[in-house]
Amino acid sequence: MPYPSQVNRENIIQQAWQMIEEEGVQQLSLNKLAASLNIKAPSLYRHVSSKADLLQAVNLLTLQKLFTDIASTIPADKPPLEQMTAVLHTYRQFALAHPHTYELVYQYNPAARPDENILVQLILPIQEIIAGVTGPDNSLAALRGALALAHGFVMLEINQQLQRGGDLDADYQQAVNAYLNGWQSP
Amino acid sequence: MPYPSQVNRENIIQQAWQMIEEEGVQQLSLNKLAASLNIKAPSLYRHVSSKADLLQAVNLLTLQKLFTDIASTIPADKPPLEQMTAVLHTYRQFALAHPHTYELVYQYNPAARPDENILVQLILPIQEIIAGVTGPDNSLAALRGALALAHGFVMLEINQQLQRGGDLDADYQQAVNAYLNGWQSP
DNA sequence: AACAAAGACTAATATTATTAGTCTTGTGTA
DNA sequence: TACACAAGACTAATAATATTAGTCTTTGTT
Repeated sequence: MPYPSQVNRENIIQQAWQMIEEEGVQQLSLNKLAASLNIKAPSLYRHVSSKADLLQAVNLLTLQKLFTDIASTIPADKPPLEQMTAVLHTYRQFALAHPHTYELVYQYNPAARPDENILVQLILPIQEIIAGVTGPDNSLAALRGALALAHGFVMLEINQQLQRGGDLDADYQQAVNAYLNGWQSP
Repeated sequence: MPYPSQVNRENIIQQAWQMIEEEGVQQLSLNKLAASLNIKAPSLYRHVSSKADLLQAVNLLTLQKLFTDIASTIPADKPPLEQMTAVLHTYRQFALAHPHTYELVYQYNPAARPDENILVQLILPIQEIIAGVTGPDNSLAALRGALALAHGFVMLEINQQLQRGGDLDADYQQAVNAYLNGWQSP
């Protein structure tokens, strides 16, 4: 029965996000995705222009969830240093809770990269916070390093490249403390 | 003309490394790889057991190159802090010079992950150095953070997620300094 | 009432990695 | 020296993949 729309772009993206969340992007084929929506694969192309387009939308969804999470756990009444610590803590928690979808965001695929401007909008509030720690002149550099530290750490964790025992929670906390501390004492 | 071996495993891996280096793993098919060696794709399976097996060997090669590079630029007569700075500098230089092969190492694919024990052997000398900065008790945590910072930074660079201008060389240097500095002053 | 377009479908294609089976050519052993 | 055997190439075939083309039905609009 054509026409009475059985799915829409939003549906498709949500479902794709769920399936990637559960099984990883490698396990997602347009066939499986379509089947789970009770349609056939070619019908997806009425709503998304390509698989890369679909993945880009999925990635945007992931980033929105991530930054919503982060924003909701910033302690507004605490000093910037503590706020930034909370940001980096939540960042890691999110990535570990959603390894498949998180990882997809940073997987090399130019066509699936979310729009630059949207990313900037999401990250600006965090740059504000870190500016309170390092001063405004260094805020961009400090932000970049902080994101790098957090992203790098969780990627190594997710890819199981930190397998030599020890307490990863504690190690992360120590590394974050060292980094933020290092920006304060000249 | 079968038998007189036209290729061997070493050949294949070197060629695959070259092709990935130049065009990225997405552009590498077994067909293209075989053609460039003047054989047909199925013949590859006499030398590698699967594509994942091939990629694992390529990744090992990349890591060996990386750590050889690093080892060769450590200033032996300088204090540990300076040595570690050099390590992280070379790490980034390598990754930026070989984005495709570097990235493949950290791409999610359990089957293509190099052997854990080999990785440990490669990294131990660096842990020695950082132990000179932080003391032996914290050396593992500090090493993890340092790798995370370096890896995270270059991945964001490679994926062009640090596009807001500024001097990335300087930002990286500042972030590294802050991090190492932060481990020294309690 | 007629028509255009939305949205599903089937059928087909090109590219994948991979397997099965065949043929040839060296090599080690009787 | 003869001969089995295995290494290493090949062709042919398969299953899965993303994607395109073309068809048909339903709905909303003129």
